[in-house]
Amino acid sequence: MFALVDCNNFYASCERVFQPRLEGQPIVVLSNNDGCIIARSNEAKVLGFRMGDPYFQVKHDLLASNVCVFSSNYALYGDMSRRVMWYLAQQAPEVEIYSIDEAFLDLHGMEKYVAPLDTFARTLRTNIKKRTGIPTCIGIAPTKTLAKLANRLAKKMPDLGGVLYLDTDEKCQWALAQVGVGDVWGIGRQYAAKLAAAGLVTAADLAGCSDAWARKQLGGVVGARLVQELRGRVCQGLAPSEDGTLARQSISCSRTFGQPLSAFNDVLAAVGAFTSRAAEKLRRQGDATHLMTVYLSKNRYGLEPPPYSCSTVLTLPVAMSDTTQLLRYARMAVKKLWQANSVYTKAGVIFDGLEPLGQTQLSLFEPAPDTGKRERLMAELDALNRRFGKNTVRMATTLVGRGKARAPWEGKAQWCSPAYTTRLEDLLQVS
DNA sequence: TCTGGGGTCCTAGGACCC
DNA sequence: TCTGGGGTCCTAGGACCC
Repeated sequence: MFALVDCNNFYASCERVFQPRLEGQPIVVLSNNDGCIIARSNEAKVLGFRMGDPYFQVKHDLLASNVCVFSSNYALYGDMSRRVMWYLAQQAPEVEIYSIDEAFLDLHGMEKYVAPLDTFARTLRTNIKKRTGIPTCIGIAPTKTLAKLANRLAKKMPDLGGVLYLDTDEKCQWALAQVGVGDVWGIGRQYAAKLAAAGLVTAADLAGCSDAWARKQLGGVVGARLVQELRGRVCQGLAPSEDGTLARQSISCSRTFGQPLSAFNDVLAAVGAFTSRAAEKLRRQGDATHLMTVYLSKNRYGLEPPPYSCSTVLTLPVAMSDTTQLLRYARMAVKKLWQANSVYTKAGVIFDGLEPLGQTQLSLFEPAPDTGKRERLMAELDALNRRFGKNTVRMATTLVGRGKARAPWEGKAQWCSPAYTTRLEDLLQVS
């Protein structure tokens, strides 16, 4: 059996933990740059605010409905997530952290020790709430896809008390009939439209279609697996990892600028900052990269025709993880992509072709005798930034001007709550 | 004025190799 | 005239997830 533990309205719940007066109030959380709505409390959902709504379009409605608006506060959400995940890891032998607010547990063999599983899940829920303040729902079923589906029903049907255990075929059949085909894990907008056209309405209908048909219509083997999993046949286990954290195959950092930029040095500073950030993530994962993609984007919403973005892929002579080295290539990439008289709104950096640091192959043509020195320097830099806060030490290229509080590419975050759990100055004060 | 960010997997086609 | 078969690697594009 697999369990899916999913935090309810996670970002909104995190804000509520530190401002209990928000309980029962509609809340929305905005994306980077206060661009669009990316999270909502139930109350805000009922009011009709949708995922992805641009803030400037719904600003007045939010105000009129008295909705609490927050900028996203990843320092807070990330830390709360770690607390929830840490607790889960204590309670089950195998945990896969699937996203910031969801985890799969492998419960095979646990029936003997904690039976029945739904009682176990209820205790888990209660304890997570008690320890972190975060409400959750839990679905348990023979496959991950069915556990997802069970979780969805546990959320939707308050009578279930936040837990649904699909332990028999009958229950599975019942659950499949309750869920629309578009709400199945792995069925997005395009596939949902296709399925509707073919007359398939519920998850049960989808579970009943042939493998060949699923394979043909739903993206090959992925579709076939999906249907199998709905029927209860396990096609995917937990993703392997040492500590529940997935090792990424690509690492990226991108941002929409706070304002459109047309000066080369401003864009270069942005790309440099994103490169540094991505390199930190790379080293934290213990990897080095072979392939670096840099892209620059223009406004997609104006009158100008596409293309809206241009990119370049650099094949690095050796796998590297050193910020100073990577910044050199970032500069080359921006130079290559740069078009004078263009106005850019966004940029990004992607690292692919990752391999473990320290076990990188030496290039025949570019020996790197000082690799050890570089690695030590980067380790020091990461340690300083961990200890004293992000960007305490950084590369000069990522700065523009002098003494400016904010770089021109940095976005707005007008309604950011304090980093209660990760910054001493932001500790909650009780008076 | 203002429209997010970070991932995954699969397929198909072309270049190239033996 | 005849015009293989099997494999890899790379890229682009398309779908999906949170």
